[in-house]
Amino acid sequence: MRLEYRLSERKKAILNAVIRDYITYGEPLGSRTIVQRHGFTLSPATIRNEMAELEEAGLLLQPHTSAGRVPSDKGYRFFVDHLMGAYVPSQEELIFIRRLEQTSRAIDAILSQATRILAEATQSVALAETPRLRRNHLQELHFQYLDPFSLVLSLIYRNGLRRQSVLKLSHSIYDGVLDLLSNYLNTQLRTTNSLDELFHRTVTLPLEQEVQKYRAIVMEMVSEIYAQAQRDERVYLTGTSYLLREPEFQSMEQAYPILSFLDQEHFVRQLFHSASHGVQIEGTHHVYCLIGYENTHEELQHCSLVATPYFIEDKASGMIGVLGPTRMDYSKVTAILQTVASNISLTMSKLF
Amino acid sequence: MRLEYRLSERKKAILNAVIRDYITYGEPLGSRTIVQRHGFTLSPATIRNEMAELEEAGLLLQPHTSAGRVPSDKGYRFFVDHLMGAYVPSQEELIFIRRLEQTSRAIDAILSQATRILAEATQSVALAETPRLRRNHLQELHFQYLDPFSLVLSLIYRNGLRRQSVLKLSHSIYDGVLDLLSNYLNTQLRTTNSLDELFHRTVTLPLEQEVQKYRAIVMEMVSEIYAQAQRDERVYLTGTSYLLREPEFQSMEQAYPILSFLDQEHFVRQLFHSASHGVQIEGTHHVYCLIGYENTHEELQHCSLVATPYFIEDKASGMIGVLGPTRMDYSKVTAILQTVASNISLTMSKLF
DNA sequence: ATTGGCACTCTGATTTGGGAAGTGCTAAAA
DNA sequence: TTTTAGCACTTCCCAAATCAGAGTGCCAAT
Repeated sequence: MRLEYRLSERKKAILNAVIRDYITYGEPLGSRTIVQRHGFTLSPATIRNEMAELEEAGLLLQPHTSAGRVPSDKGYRFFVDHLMGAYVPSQEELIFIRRLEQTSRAIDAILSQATRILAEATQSVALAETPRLRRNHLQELHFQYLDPFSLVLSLIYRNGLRRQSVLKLSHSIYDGVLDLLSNYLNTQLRTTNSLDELFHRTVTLPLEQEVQKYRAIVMEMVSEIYAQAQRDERVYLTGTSYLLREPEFQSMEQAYPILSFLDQEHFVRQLFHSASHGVQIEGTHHVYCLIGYENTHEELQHCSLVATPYFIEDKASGMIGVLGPTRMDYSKVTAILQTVASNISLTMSKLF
Repeated sequence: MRLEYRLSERKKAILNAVIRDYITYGEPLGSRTIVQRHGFTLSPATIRNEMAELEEAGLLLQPHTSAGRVPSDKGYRFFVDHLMGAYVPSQEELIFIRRLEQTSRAIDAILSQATRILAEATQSVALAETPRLRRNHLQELHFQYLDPFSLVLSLIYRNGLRRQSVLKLSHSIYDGVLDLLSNYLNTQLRTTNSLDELFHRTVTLPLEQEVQKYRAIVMEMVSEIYAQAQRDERVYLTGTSYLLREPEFQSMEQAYPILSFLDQEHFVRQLFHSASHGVQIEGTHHVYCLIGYENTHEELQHCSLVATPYFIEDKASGMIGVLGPTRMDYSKVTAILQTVASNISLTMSKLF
């Protein structure tokens, strides 16, 4: 996906100028404006020639014959890969983001607050997923007898994440059997990476001899654990209205498909999945970027996504990201996203 | 809020015709069209005279001098109170709604699924709040010792609702003390209705003699219980994109304020609160309706809300509703909402 | 290699001139 | 007294016409 072009320094400077101005003003850029605003010691005619070549290379576009130039998706890609520098968040922004640490101390509350902060700081749509309870590396299952029909279940993950909950069963279970089953499941875990695998293996493969007679109970336990995890995997999304302020989404034909897409949680999940196949932004710690046509979902052809995982005890646990028009301020968004994500990681790691 | 007018049967018939047609077609109605479509044995001129009077009464509006008539908010109100009959959902609709019962068995999953069904069935925005854990009538707190720093907490509500969770404390606590504090809190509950009251009382009033020395622990327990409840009170909202299909929200000036409003969870909460102060729709079991200007939030001046509580063991526990343009099909929405709500009540009551 | 000059293109805002739809009013009819 | 036909009038909406502005591409001169 990454683009390699041999561009003269001058072409780079011009491309850079066009993209920066377009991001700022949202209007096609003409040769004269470029010269004036960036103090090139060249005439507009020269710029025009250069821009014509940049267009031939597919980095710029002309909305129509007599309009100025606009960056193409490839142009943005080149910009993100080679031209944009690192943005340094202002003191105010840092203070604003840091409000996260002071607030609530539950994973859900942190993510909910984080998306809110992220959306406001970037004036874009912010999205986050809770830790992938079914996919993350699970280390241990721990059960504690409560009454014949209920257990206290503790899930202990490699990244230190722990979930405790009460597990209700329709079969009664005795303390001795519980130990047996607990041992069995934890043995299974040694060759299994995640709840997902444990669940599918239990459902599809025959059980070992020793627990054969408790088949129904094992099934119910695993299914119930899996269902609980699934329920607790949520998506947080906020800031859709910021999208509607952008000039490119003023008409409903443009805005509708996107809002409709975002209204469907499973699409948003897929989005996070595809994000990790995006191109990593240079100089960042796992910040990924998908620009316009790089999005597999057609509805998002005019959007870009910047996303990054947050870490619990240095293990990637879930993702958080920003969705905006392709004409977004990539540099700023990247920096703010990174800051927010590392704040999440920090705050969450403190929980354990 | 309810309107009492002395209207001749003929005026009612005309008003009825105008509103029904406007709901269906979304365009101002002229006298000629009314006569044709509804087979009145009157000339357009007569209809015109009648409509002029209905306009004087504030029930109809004219967008401009030579346009047809459109219902005013008062017109809709009169329609909802006196004219619209009960809608009987079709077999397909009932089957569609009934899918709710088959799916998951956790409160959150039920509400999430219910909003989805409701939004699709009404082609409008659907919203739901989880049971009001802080406000509902709390009957008993039950603690079970787990380890020095954690307890299993059971909240038992009057409506049969039970929440179990693990409560982590920073103070260690011993079994004996736990009994004492548990007794104390449950005694408090006898003169207290809700978690909300319990929390505020604990924070503001001095503690009784007996538990004075455990002040810090009591504080932490109550705060943590309260915080957990707060976190578990969620709002589900889906179907915003349907709103954007309505002709009245084609332009961003119209749509933006509403979407921006809905993006803020606390506003949606307020919305539910104001809903219960709306007018109850005749012939329904607690279905409330707010039309256009009756909404206290300015952003919703062109929207109507129909909302109803769902019941767990016959106790109202939270609300679910539909938001649409004032030009919504009130009769249909009311019927479907009612069906969905009673399905929720049924499904939830089965959980306990 | 760069630039000034110029003809050309396309957009977007504004104006103009009909229909079309629908009203209110008046006077006649029932 | 109520209803209706007739007619003048209002307003919107659409399409066509016009025009200024912005920007281009290309050519010939520097």
